[in-house]
Amino acid sequence: MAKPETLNFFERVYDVARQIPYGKVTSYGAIARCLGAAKSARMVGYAMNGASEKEDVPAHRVLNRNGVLTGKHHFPGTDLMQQLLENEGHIIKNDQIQDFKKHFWDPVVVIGFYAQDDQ
DNA sequence: TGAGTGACGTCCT
DNA sequence: AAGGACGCCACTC
Repeated sequence: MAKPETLNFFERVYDVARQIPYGKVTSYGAIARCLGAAKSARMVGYAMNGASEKEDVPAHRVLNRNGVLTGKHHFPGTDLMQQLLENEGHIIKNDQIQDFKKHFWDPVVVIGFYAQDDQ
């Protein structure tokens, strides 16, 4: 096991994403930081790439720090991601969530104080 | 084998 | 404050 944590990283990302409550959204960085890899936010997005196939993982509830639907292009159709979010009661304008911070869901709520800085 | 890319974010200038 | 550079690391060419 050269890098067991790396493998868990994807698993954790999926696990956290699954726990995102209905009508809530979070950011890649929040998840990454929650896992103790604040600088690996990119990997979270990459993990989501494969998660989009998993219905158990609502990747559409994961947005970037600005609350913009950065990965909407990766969803089938054209505005599926936006449609899904709107279906959950979100308001999207110009590919950006309105009141993002208001509907923001912090994964730490479920993980707890497990969050730790990279060191 | 090496270089490039990417659903991001933080740090430095 | 604003913009540029770097880091992360799996995957593709």
